[in-house]
Amino acid sequence: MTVSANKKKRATPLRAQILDAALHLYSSKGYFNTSIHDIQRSADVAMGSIYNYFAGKEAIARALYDDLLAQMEALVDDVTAKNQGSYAQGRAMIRALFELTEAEPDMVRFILNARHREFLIDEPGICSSKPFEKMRDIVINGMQHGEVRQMDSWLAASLAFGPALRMISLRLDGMVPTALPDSTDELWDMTWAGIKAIR
Amino acid sequence: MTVSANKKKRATPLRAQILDAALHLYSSKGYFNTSIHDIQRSADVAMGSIYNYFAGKEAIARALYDDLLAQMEALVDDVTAKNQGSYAQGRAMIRALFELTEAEPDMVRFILNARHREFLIDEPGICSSKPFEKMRDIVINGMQHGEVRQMDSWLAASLAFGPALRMISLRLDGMVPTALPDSTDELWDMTWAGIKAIR
DNA sequence: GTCTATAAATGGATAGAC
DNA sequence: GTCTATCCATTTATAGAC
Repeated sequence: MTVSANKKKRATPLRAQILDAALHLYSSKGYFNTSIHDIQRSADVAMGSIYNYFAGKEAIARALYDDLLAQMEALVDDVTAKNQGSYAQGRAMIRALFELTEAEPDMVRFILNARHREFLIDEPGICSSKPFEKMRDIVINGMQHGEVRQMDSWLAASLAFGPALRMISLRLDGMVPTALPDSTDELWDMTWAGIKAIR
Repeated sequence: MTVSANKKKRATPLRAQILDAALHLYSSKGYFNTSIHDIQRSADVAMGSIYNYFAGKEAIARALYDDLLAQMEALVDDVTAKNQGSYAQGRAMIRALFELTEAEPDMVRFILNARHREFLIDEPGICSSKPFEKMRDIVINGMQHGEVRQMDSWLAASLAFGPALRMISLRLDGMVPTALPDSTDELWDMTWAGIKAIR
């Protein structure tokens, strides 16, 4: 057990410090209203350290984007593994997103509510990202198994997750005063009533 | 009929020219990636003219915002006047929004898909704007008349319009290849199945 | 690796001629 | 009212000491 074995553990607290500060600032004021100097001050590090860990302002945003999207994908994978069928998976997915919104509003704001294409050059758009594809797959599977009515997959995904995503947006904007997770079942049952296969 | 009677008609073509160019640039590249110089070039007017009609870059965005929101409000009023009941009004509303998305994508992008609070200082957020309130009223009225199931009004609005708004977003991002209006009835019938009162 | 001080560039806004 | 040329502040990024 050498000293270098600890390298990964302590690694770079500064890097995480910078990312934390950047996420909070980007989420609250927006990417363009946040100067690299704001991040520097908020993270309580020096200018030089920022450029030691990141190529620049955009690179910080990209690192956040990749990191948070990976976390989100892990969440989707967890939900689909632990639940069977579209109905259960969809509900669990929405509950997880609602809980994440309450626990980590900055993260959800950055992932769901930001216009990444404005600051991450040639980013294909978040809807074609892995976690979003996998959410769509939940509904597509439901169609293949006869659980969900046959329709265009984009339409199906919009019907299934549009209401929940809208609630998250409204909650983050301060319009909805109550915690989201409480309304999961009510929302999902009504959503499901619209898309379930008629038999 | 004096010459000054024509003042309103001709008025200021430059002003409209500037607004048009700004809307297109703001919608395609985003507000912050658009310099006042970009607008000047694109509108083919001089710097001085811009500052003759507007106080600055933000004022242009605010003028657009107010103008487009008023148009949108007129649209909502028209739909509610010409249709009776939540079911018909909701469907007509969504069809109108879908048609608007195809006809004026820049407008819809600017109104629905931009984060105004990042560049319009102390703007209360678009969800508390008149047209959005009136859309919510459509559903609230439905609840009062027993057409729509009783629930929180934000939840009801999200269930009613969340799927449609999501489809618009996906369409504007180039994910949905087909024109939206075609899927109006299919979308609305499934949406309605979820929120209609059980009797 | 971390810091401060500074360079280089961008872009919003203005001055003043016509 | 419209134009060009210019100013000035902000901000990204770097140089070089420690």
